[in-house]
Amino acid sequence: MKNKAITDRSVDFAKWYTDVVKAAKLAEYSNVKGCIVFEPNGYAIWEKMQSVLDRMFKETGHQNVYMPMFIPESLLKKEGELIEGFAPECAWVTQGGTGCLDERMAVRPTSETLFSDYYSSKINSYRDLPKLYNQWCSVVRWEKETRPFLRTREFLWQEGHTIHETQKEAEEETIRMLEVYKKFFHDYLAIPSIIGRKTEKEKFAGAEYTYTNEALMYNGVALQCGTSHYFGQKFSKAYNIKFLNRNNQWEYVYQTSWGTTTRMIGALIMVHSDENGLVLPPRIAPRQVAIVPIGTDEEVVTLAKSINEKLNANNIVSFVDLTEKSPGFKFAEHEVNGIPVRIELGKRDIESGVVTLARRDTRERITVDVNCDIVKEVEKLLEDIQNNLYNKALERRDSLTFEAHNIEEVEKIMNTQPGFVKAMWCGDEACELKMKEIRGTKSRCILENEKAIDDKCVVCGKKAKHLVLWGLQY
RNA sequence: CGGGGUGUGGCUCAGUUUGGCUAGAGCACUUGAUUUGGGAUCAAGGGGUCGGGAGUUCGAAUCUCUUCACCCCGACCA
Repeated sequence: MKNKAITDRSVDFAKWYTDVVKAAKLAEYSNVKGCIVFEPNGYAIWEKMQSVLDRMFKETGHQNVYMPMFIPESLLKKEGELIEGFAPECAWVTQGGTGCLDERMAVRPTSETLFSDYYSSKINSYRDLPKLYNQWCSVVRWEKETRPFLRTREFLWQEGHTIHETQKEAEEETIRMLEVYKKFFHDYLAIPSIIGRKTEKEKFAGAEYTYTNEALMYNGVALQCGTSHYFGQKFSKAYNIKFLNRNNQWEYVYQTSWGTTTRMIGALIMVHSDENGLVLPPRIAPRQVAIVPIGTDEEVVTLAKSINEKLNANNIVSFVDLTEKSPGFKFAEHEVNGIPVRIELGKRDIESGVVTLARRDTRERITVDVNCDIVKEVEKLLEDIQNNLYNKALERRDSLTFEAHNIEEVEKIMNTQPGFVKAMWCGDEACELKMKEIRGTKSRCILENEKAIDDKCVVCGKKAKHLVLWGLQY
């Protein structure tokens, strides 16, 4: 049976994307311009992401806090580069109740300023350091064009803000959290992302430097999914975060921040999903197994429930679908929703002593003996699906990663089948801008740990400084 | 911010060019029956100030003006 109106992704990728969002009931457009409603299926993915990341943050010593959502203009302005970067997309509150405010307040676009202001009053001694805080919240950036999960005016995210006694410690923190993101992408989202440093032009407003986690979507466009910034003492000087160091001298703290957003849901769609709807890696799927009894015979339903209990008892999230829909409808629905494994169970199976398992990624069915260790079989299948999705994504990424030695080669790649392009760069912003003229090709990151592929810049031919990963961007 | 497009039951749309009976269809929904191995069938039923405002007219979903919203493609950003 044909799926309901999901566009072919090779024909119109953007349309396909929104079709999947709708078909899988992840989000709905709201009547608030540029904002979406997270529907249960979409929000559940975010909750799962939160729970995994939150655990990883706690394991690396972080604690959660919550800051105000409003930032008085004067506070926001203390550090010059940040306000310059964010002012064009701030939403401002100018009224409270019936009266005008003396000073307008921004709805937070990011919370460096609030954390810095707070820290400045709390830190006295090196003994107070480090402070390793994170907050889960939403932020607002007044975007003009929006797409569900990828760009909305309000989005959910996590922002870590830490302060340290030494530069070394802060720099280590920057890398540590970058690697947490990378690990999360590899182990849970089954996305082989690439990490590296942003160029001066692309770094976060106000940062000394920015590291990024970059993923390649199925259509060859790059998506930035998580950044980690080292601020040095820029904010601590602007916001006066001082401590008495071990030599009894005043010193400014060294600071980091790092964040990732609900955009990751968009990445999951654009990396793994297909014309049959959403595909979710089992380790991030809010519901891993759907059990579909066929018919309403007591024997069938009882067996379905007992399998469900066994799975749940072994930390597999499963459920029995007893809704009054036809089996075919349920098959299609759980498929479009991306549930990794479906168990089909009818009289026919019981008579022949088997249970049918269907996997979402390949849409294959296998039958197992009704007396087998069903928990083990399902665990194995889930593991298989997780690995298969990662390997497929890796293969796709590698097949769309190219090397270029001159600008003509870059043009050719970006104009035929875009992807990641590895090419040398002299470090000059003019050359970066030149690349942007090719369908908006941007530097994704500097690949610090890879060998040079050439000794001259891909654009100007002068001596090259860095190997850079380039790509089109969402 | 430029360019293009769309607003009609919950959803997708027809009807607008050429104003005219009581505004339609499919899907969805409700009830009942029969069904159930890839989006079931039959029957009955509910649901609309045609995005908002102003105007032209005997008469407006349809024409004019105005406004709002959303979508797609570019420039800027997670």
